[in-house]
Amino acid sequence: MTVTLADVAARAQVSPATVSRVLNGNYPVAAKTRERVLRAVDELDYVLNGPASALAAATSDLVGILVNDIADPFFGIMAGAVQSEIGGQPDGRAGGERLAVVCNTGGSPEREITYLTLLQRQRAAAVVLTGGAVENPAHVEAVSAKLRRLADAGTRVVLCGRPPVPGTDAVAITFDNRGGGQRLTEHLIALGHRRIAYIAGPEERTTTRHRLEGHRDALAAHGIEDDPRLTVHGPYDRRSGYDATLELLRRDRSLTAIVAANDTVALGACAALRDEGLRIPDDVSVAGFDDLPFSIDAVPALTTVRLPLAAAGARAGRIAMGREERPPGGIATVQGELMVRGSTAAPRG
Amino acid sequence: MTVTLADVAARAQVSPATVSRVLNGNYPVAAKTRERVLRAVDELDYVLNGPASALAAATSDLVGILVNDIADPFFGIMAGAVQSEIGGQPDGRAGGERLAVVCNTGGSPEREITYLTLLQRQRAAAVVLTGGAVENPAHVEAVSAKLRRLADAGTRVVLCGRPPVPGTDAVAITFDNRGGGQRLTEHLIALGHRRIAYIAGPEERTTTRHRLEGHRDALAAHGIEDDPRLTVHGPYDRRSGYDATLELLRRDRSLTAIVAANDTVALGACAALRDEGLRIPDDVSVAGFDDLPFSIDAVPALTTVRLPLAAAGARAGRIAMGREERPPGGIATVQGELMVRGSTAAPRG
DNA sequence: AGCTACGTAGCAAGCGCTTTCTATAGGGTA
DNA sequence: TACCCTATAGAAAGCGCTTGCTACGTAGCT
Repeated sequence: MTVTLADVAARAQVSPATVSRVLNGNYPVAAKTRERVLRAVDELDYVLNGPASALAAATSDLVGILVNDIADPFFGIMAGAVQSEIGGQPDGRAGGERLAVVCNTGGSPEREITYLTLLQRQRAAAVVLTGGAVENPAHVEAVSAKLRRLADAGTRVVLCGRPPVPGTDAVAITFDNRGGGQRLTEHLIALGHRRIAYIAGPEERTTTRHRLEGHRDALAAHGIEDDPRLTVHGPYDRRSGYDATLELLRRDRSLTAIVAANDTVALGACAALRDEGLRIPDDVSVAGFDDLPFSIDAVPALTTVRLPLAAAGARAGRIAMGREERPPGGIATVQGELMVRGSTAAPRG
Repeated sequence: MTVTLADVAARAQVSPATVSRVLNGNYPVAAKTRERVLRAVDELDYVLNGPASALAAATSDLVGILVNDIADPFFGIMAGAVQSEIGGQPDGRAGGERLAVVCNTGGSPEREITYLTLLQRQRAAAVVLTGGAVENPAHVEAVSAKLRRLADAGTRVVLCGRPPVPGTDAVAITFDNRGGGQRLTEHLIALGHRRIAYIAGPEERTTTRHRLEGHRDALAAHGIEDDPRLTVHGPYDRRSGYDATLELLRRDRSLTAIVAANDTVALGACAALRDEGLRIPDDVSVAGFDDLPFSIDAVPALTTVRLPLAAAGARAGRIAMGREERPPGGIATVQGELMVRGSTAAPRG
């Protein structure tokens, strides 16, 4: 029923081996023969059987990308960049299209492990893990073990925007969340703010912790007491920013600035402030993190830390394809750039 | 080196056939035996070889999702929804995890075909195509042929937010872009606007055309002349909205409203208007389409047409998994809901 | 002319799994 | 007790492809 290599071979009057070689483009085949084969392929509308190739050759052209939430541009941008780099041969030759398998973990450790197993089952050529990691020791160990097995099986593993995993030699491209957080808060301090609230991400995650630590570093460096009542944790979404802001305002109406875990949360914070009749930045300054595309369109435009998501994703993709060398020590830290815009200003005298 | 079914069989003192049956959970296996096998699997840390299974069973657990741009939440939301529905068995039993292969076409017809071929090669269990289609006849025919082949090979094909493809019986869940566009413009007309500019999407695409037709229908229905100088085409991005707005203003400073092809474009339009010193909605009203999450956070909040992206994606996913019946006629049209917000108001008397 | 060597093509052995068909052991029934 | 049926396990034949090795012809060389 379905056309197989053998059918093509018969039609082209060659052996299956030859057809395979024409299709894979390694091994010399005489021009005439190749042409005959290609014509047969065309006439029969033949499409290689991927699983069969993968089995025989013990390789696959699937690349896994783990993300927390595919609907979030933060991950979408990285995933898109990874994907744009995984085509083509490792050595730069054309052909060898690879397919990106995007896995939505929703931030769940269990699903992360499940997906890694599924990718292992598919004998994925490479796996890119994006987003922060959960800091639960049991989970860290589970991930570490999985990544080790994947690497053993020949799958290249790259971490993008994620700290290195101990016990593995997976390449890690990490964002300097701590430094970014620090610069952001320092910017606010320089403007004269002293009562700075912080809406953090979910607890037990590296990204959350690093950004928050940066914030606290800045406060400490300037001798500002870190009032625990001015920090609230929540998920990385708009709603969280909205609710947290209301809560913060309830706790201390005298705050003059709010730093949010990311831009999405910051947008929620802005909405809450407006609903409370507070002006930005006149009454309260707001800052985000990531510099997602929409951040510049907020009114006023959001002060934030720009993360080179596309560049990092592209690099991760290239490393995953063996098209770029692993950075020294297997870890590359990428800096964020402070983008000062209209949402932050000096507090009212 | 890598553990195989045979290794597990040896360790559990059973035949490979039995191990396979335990793992696949069809066919009766005595509880004791099953347990022994499962223990061996665990001890050896065995993971099934996906390609081998796929080859032997002539099925795969890959589901393809074609999107224009994975970094765009419009597609991210749909892809995420599809993905959330493809797990589990067709009949509802647990297990049978499926992997989502997300393919970024970038709106290019060639890449669309390339990806469909790649998915055909993988013998994907199902394919979901999202986003509008290019209206070039040659391409339509090429897609139609591909989809037919896929269907022949047993791949279920579902279109999500995309018109039916002639010559195939792929299920289509389409958005009523025309009706949405019409209601939007009617809303502006009802507010008293007469000089309404339109920033359309790229030409030759169904979505673009349908939305624009809705707009024109509304104008015509109210006897308003459709001034061709008030329509500009461009890609579905912010930049396009910005540039187009500047161009429209240059052509006719007296316009009182701008309808954008989608929310992202609308945001760009807003930015351009602000830069030109025009107030929204006092000087110019602005409306978008899609109601992406950020639209409500625009200032003023964006009037737009809400598309149930997540619901549509989920439904597409279920149909692709055979977990929901195909709608009558194989086509389901989903309505958009007009969301009137602050960015539109009556023109200045 | 005789030999080497290279350029091509074919043979055949798997890759690791699924599944049909067959075999065997109990248990139930007459 | 003899027989049949059911429940469960195994044997073995592929699934469609890749690739190491072998075979062959011809061109280049002495």
